[in-house]
Amino acid sequence: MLKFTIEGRLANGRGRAGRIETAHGVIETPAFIPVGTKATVKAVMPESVRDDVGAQAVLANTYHLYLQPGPEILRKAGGLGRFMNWKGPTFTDSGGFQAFSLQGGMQAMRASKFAKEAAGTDKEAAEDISDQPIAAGLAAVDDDGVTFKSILDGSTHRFTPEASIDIQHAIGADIIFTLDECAPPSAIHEAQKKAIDRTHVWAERCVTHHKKLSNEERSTDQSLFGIVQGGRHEDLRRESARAIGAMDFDGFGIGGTFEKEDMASAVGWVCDELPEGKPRHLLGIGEPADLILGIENGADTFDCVAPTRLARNAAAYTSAEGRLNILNARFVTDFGPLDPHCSCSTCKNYTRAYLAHLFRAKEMLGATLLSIHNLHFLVELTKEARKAILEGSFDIFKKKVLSDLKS
RNA sequence: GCGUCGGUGGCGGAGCGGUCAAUCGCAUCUGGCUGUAAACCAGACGGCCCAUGGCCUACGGGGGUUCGAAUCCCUCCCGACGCA
Repeated sequence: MLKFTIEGRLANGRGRAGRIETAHGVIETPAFIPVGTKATVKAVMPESVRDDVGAQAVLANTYHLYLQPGPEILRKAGGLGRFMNWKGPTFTDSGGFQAFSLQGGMQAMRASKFAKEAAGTDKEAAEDISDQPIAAGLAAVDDDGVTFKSILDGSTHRFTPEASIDIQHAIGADIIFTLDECAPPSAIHEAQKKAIDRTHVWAERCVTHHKKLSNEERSTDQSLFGIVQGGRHEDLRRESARAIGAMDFDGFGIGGTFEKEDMASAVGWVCDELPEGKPRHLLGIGEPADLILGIENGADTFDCVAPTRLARNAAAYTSAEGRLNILNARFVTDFGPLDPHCSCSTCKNYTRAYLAHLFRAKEMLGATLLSIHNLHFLVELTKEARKAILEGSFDIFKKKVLSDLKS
């Protein structure tokens, strides 16, 4: 079981700096945790994730590893960390998010965003849109769990809360999450209420099952985090945080998919309600500005696919020029570093022109170099935030970072 | 020199009398990606305009047939192959 110590706090009573001690090492928080869905941070060597990126932990996915290579392989390998040669702490997400995304949730989210923009300020039209049922895709949720279709071969699989915990024990990450139901951000109050009720029942079942397995295995190495849901509704967010906060968890996940403007407030409400002495992981967030807002509102750790996905798609974060698309024509002859203020190995050793060439030539090194940079960028940002919290200069830090990011 | 096949937008390559400013792929340009069905997806891609429409210039060059030609005919130029 992990140990969490708070080392510094923000004046707002929410944000903090701390340390999470796991069986496989320490995570100094706030911290950005790179995503390695299928036991690999895409395009980056684990050694590089540690040495070039400076990451303290990685997060993999239960659904994806369950389908391939299967939990027994992970167990036989000696667990996720051994399997992928990652020597530090590891996390696994429960598969709850896939119940959402494989239903077509992400598409529905985008579609509703579009429709809402089209509807403009017409509130009724917007409500109508958010009330539309999501077309069933590769997953379906019921009171007892989630039925998935494999994205690999179409075969049908079932995740109950217990099954998710079973698999996560086989995978063996230091920090594991409860199976939750993630509703789209546009979901109306009633739908979000249903989702949190279900999530709470499942959370309790996960706690029970996790304890049972831990006893059987006579191991307390794995820590279970309960996930808070509730969308953008303050009453539901607080209700969910109180319910989950009262259960016997080692830490908490803050779930949901957020509209840009909802995230910070939702995190704030949740962190007000959660017990203070346990770590909080903000699932799936975020981009540079979101990390700052998440930290300010009380989240300790973060994971997000954006830095690696963006990198593979030729986009790079920069400290003073916003997000760059390295495929833009102007970079072909730009022999400067990607980000002159960045200390990562990509920025120290390679030019924009070279990166542009790699992407144009479809050479995979391009994805690797940009992934290292983007991950380093976010990891470094959280490290600086930690330093600022400990030094009492977070407000100045925040102001500077947000204004630099905008330009 | 004779014969055959061919010359289409940056490239490859469809179309073979009207619905063609011309399918498609590549390249190019620009967007978008937040617990990874994503090394992906989307849009633009002859020029101009009083722009859910209109006008010009275009399918090797020139000429013709036709109400109408990238599509048919003649001729020239160029290419590949075959025979001399």
